[in-house]
Amino acid sequence: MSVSVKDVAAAAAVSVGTVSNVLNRPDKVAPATVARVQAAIDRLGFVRNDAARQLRAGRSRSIGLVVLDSANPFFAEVARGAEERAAREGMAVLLGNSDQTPSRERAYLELFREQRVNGVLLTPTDLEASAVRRLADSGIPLVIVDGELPGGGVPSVAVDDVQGGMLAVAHLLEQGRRRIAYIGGPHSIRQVADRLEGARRALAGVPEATLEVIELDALTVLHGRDAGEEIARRSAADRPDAVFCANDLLAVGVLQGTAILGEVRVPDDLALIGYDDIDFAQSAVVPLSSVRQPARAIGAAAVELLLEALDSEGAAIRHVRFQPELVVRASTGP
Amino acid sequence: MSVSVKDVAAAAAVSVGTVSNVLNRPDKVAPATVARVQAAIDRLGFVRNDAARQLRAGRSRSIGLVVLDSANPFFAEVARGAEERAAREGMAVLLGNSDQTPSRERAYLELFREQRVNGVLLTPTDLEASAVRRLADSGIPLVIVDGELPGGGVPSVAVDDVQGGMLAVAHLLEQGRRRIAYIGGPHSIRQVADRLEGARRALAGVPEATLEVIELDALTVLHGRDAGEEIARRSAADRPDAVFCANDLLAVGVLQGTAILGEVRVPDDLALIGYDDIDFAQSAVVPLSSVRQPARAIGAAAVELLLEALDSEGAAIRHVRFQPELVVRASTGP
DNA sequence: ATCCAGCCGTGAATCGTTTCAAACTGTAAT
DNA sequence: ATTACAGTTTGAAACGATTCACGGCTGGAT
Repeated sequence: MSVSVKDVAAAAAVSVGTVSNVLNRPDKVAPATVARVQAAIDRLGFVRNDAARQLRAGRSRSIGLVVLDSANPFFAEVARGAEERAAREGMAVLLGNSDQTPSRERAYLELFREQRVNGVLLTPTDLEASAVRRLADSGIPLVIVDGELPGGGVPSVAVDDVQGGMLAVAHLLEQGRRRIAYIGGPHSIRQVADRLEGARRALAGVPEATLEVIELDALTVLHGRDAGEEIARRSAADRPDAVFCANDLLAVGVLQGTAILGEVRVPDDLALIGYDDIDFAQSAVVPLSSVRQPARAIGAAAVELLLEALDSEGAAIRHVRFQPELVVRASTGP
Repeated sequence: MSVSVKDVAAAAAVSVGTVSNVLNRPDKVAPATVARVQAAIDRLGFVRNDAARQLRAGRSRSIGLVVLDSANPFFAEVARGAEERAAREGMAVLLGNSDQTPSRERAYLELFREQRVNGVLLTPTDLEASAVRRLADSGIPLVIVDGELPGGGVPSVAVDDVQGGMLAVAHLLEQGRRRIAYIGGPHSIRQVADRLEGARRALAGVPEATLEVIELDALTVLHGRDAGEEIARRSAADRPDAVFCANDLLAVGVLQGTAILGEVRVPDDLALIGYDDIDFAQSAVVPLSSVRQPARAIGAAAVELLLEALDSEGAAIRHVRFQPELVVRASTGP
């Protein structure tokens, strides 16, 4: 059915070993032979069978990536960064979406092991889970994306979420806001918890400022909208004068929720800042202030660390940590 | 290094053939033996090597999917639908992003052939391209997603974009709008051209209505914003009273563009309708009317067709065609 | 002449799983 | 006792690319 090296070898009147050499080390073969084999390859339409190559080589040319939520543009960007970096290495990225569900995460990791992927990039549903630890110990190279495994020993790419939270709230305070609300959740997600911690620290220096924490079940536009409506319905006295959302989807939702009632204006009555700086943030009708994370660079760096781990078996474990960046737009404008 | 069936066989004191049967046809093996082998598998931590299985079976457990733009939420949903359907079959989806570039598309298709994927789901950058035809003839099952290959012979999943265009513009006409603008581009993209054709047909029955066609280079929020600003700057007399955008990203952009100048109000001065009904459409500050495409169902159906093609080699070629659905929200409200 | 070193090319062994004809078991029918 | 038969299990062949020890050849040095 399919054309194999054997067919090519016969057509070019050489041995299979030579065909393989043409494919993998053309410099070891006489130019005339290379040409002849190449011609046969083209003529027969030969395509290398990766399964066989993998079987012999013991590993594949692909990388597994499991993200928390593929519908979130932030993770879409991370995936893109990883994909681009991997492509330069001739590798493909297999994308899995755990939807924050440990069982789905486990299913993907199992699949990736069967596929003998070169390594796995993981945004864990739960950093404490022993499953992650076990995976790390199981011999298949692992890089933690957007987090760091307590206890170390596993390379990771992270952004300083505490710092990001500080930036956001410090900015709100600078704008003269004093009654801050933090909307996010669930707090079991490390990113959510860290950003809150950052908010607390920023507030530490301003005694008269207050922080209200509103915990939601998920970080979606709809959840944000509900929260926004609730805030808009309050009396002016009970209402915060600034809201820091754990991500931009929430912030967009809050924007809508407050707009529906038409009473509360952003930014005059309520300053609003999100997190991630997704493409849509600048496109919102009130352009959204946000804390930018270099999503694409994160993905690329994760692949980079994986490549390092592959090259130098068990060498130094690197941790890359990016700094978040405040992006000020109209939603917190003066 | 890695545990193989041979190791398991030795540990369970059976032959490798029996281990394989336990893995693939447990019913053909005596229950006691199954238990013993299973125990050995668990104890040794055996993980099936997919490369070897593939090599023997001649095909893999994965499906390739190449989309035009993974940053577009519509395609993200399609991918998700495909992924979910494939997962039920124990298959994985390899996602490639062509970014509307034929060369990137080609690179992914080549990769997928090397990986001996079970089949390819493709949103072609160019339906006319002979490369697509060649792929279809090369023995690897192909399903066209969101399109149909002229000349037939390839299963496909499509949505009737002409019908969608008609729905959108007919709705605008019903609202009493007469000076319609269509914003989209490039027209070489089939979807863009078909939606325009639909718009023209809807207008055919209303002689006094006019259609202005504004062609852009890409379907992004930023392109839409520029177009929106341009429209907002016109005098009321030169301005359309309704805009139909080739997708929701554009429509969101137009919404912003017009809002910036503050002169033109949606929907009073300008009715606005988009296409795709992405999640954000209902979340826009002026909730966006749109034409819904069942993105997830499209992805699932594509996998379905692929499975059929795999089961019944060369049986009837099916074409699934979904009907688009008008979703009316405030942006075209009375 | 003889030897050596480089270069090329060879082909059998190998990876781990699946498949399948054949062998083996125990039971039932003759 | 013999045969039939279904239910199990076996073990070797096969999938296709890669690897590597080895042999043939050429040309230059001795």
